[in-house]
Amino acid sequence: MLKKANSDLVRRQNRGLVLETLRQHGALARINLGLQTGLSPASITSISGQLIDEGLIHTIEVGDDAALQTKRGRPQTMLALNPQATNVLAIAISVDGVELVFADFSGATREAIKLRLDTYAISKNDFGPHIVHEIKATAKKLGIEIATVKRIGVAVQGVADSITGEISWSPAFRARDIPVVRPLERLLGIPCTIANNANMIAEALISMDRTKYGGTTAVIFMGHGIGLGLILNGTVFSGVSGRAAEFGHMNHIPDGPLCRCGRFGCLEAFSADYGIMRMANGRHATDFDVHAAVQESAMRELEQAAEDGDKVAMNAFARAGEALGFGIARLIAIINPQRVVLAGPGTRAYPLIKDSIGEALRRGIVHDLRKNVEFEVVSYDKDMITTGTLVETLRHMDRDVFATGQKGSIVEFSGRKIA
Amino acid sequence: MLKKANSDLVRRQNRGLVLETLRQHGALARINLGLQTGLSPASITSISGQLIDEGLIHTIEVGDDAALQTKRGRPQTMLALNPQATNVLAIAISVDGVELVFADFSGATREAIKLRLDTYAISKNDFGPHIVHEIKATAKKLGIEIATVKRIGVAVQGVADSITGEISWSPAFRARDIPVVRPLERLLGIPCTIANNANMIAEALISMDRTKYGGTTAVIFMGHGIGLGLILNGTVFSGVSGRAAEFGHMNHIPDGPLCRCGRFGCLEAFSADYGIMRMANGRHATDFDVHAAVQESAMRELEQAAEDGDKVAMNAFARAGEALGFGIARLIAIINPQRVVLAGPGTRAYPLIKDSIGEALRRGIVHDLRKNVEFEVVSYDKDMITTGTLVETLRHMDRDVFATGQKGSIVEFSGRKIA
DNA sequence: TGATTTATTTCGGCGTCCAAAAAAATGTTG
DNA sequence: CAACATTTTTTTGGACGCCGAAATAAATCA
Repeated sequence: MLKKANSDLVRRQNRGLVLETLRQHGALARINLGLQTGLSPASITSISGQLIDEGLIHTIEVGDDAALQTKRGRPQTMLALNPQATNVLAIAISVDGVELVFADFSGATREAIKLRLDTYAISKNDFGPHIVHEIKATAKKLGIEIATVKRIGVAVQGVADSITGEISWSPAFRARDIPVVRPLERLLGIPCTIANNANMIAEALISMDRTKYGGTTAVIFMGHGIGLGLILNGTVFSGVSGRAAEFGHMNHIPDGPLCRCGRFGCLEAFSADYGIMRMANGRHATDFDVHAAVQESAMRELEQAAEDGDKVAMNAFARAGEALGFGIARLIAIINPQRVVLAGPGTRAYPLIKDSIGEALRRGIVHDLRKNVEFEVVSYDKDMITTGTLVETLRHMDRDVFATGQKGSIVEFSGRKIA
Repeated sequence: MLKKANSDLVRRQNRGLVLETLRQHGALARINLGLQTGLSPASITSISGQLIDEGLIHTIEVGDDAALQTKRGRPQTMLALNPQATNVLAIAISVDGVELVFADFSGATREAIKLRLDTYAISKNDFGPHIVHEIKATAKKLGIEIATVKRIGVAVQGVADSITGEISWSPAFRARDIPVVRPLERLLGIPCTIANNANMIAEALISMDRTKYGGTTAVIFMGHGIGLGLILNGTVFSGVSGRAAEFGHMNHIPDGPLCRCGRFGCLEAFSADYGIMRMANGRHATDFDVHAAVQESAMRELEQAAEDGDKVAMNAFARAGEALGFGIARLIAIINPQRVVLAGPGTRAYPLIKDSIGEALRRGIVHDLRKNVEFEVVSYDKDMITTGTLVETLRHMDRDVFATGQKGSIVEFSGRKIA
């Protein structure tokens, strides 16, 4: 259903467009901003004037940029996002710990710090206050005024429910249904959202190359678990509750090996690190602790063994690839993405699983569909998660907060308006 | 990325909104149109005035509508879509034949007719000219001037590629990659689109009850094959090529029974009518013709046998339900819909497969996800496909053709503009 | 008949975009 | 070095669309 449009919508949309364009291209002269956005020079003057007055963007001196200076005519004055317009905070929670990244409005990292925090042991209701304490202490130490942080984005390994703002389940915690958004908003007074880390990797990819990843792309995260971020029509799909994808717990073989989730035959039970390790050790479901974290060193040894021709190790990786291949085949049957991206530390073993993925795809999906899908393995960088979280958080500032041009202190908290 | 907004956008969007509101609610007085759309009475007067001038809507006499007449005050003048603004044509292609439905702009069916056409035998390049011939003959017979038809929507059982406008594969044809959109547009001069029939059922459901189906819903069509229509964020998702879902050919068990598509273990090979029939007959993959159409009478007999307690028949349905249940579980793991709807003639046997679907879901997906999904079986009506096609076609007229208010004869052909 | 009620239209104002003209700032050239 | 050329930015005036308020229209009620 369409929505009512009026001049308010026009202003909001064009202001947002200008901010997003500056975010994507970096500093631009008004004339180029006009060319990029399609808006007339007159409109650009008007809009940028307002944004400058509000302190959201500013003109910057280009020093001795030779390329520009040698032209005749009135010189361009470059506009850029004003870093001081606001600060935001990205929090990434995984089995490796909790990472805080403070960034300014331009997206530049002000400080990034890793907290040592035994999340696994912490109780459900202690996590919120604890992390708030850590944030305050860290901000103080770094000299960042907490009141300048206007939004927080949390990315978590596992299942995050964006409606309740809780971590439904995560390998980083023994507890379940851990409130995150509520305590952060209440104790810090800053709007907060939570999302799955595979989705945040997808956000990072879109921001890196919109033409490549902007259509329909499935981003598969391989590591301690198997995650999925779906980009549909250029936008990360997070379903209704934000708990879109439990791809790792998609069944592969009914009554297959035991999974961490307690059921049998999930994709993860074959293809996550513990599934591979178990298969290599030849152990049965019952006498292998699926909850114990697999050490990276142990995985590296196993990879080396497989590379050296160890048949058992090779078979473990082959089975992992087969399960993943069938999982991808099923995914293709449902949403037919243009592109499938593999990311995460698990891709280190890609050469070992490549062939069995391909074979499973051949068996699992019709050629007509398969041929249109591009595969890609991206070299994984842990920063992708925080980058994606920042991208998402800043886009929200661009579109939904600053684009309105509302003066005053109306701030949105999880959908509720608070003065 | 946002798009430039200007007064043109405002006008288009609000005109479209008025048309869509009249389409959904039927006749409305200006005052109620204002309340529904959120537009002011002044704007409604202005917009409706233009739409009346253009012949897209008209005022209608309410005769002796008692409820309205007994009020004081100036009486309301009801506005409604003008049926004569345009005609459209929906074409539904299935193994049962080809159905043509001519409708006016109000969505009312002017004529519906079923063509007897041996689609299975027809060659790839003969179908287009043939169907055009039939359309012309039928229109002539029905007294419909073909020039008044401004858009054609085609729904097909099988895989339709909306980019190329071809039927990639369909059980109704022996041939593959059958051009449809191109010949219809060229020979009739009318813009045309093609889609999958499960998606069109999804469109029909949305138009019936937007609150119920408008979020994230998976519509599973059961019949000669298994189809899927996905509603994501209130909109039917058709992927990039329109070939979103090949749900029936999602692998269930690697190396399982032979499927029509030539591979082994597809969901369809268990749960489509031929899969059930094969299982009941106890035959192996190799000596059962998967391409032969299963007669409805034979299916009804089998259903009766299962209801009467025949163990073999009951088992065949149970296996069908199990495969379907795992398929749904996998679907839930990927997109986590709020609602799963089963439709199509195959749902006749729902009582026979219900329990095994439930059991498979229990084994195939975590409780946390499963508990949030609502299941529903809709009583299937063949008209749903043409209804959905008309809904989709008319929405396009509302939003993209008439909303612009462009006079003249600019008509859009598959994205290309032709004078 | 006049008061009351409700629906619709008219009018003037406002916000936004935009084309065209003007201004600004610099390079080029005789 | 002054006039001209070129490019960017700003200003101006007009158009379009929405909206609030007032006016008008068309009925019922008393």
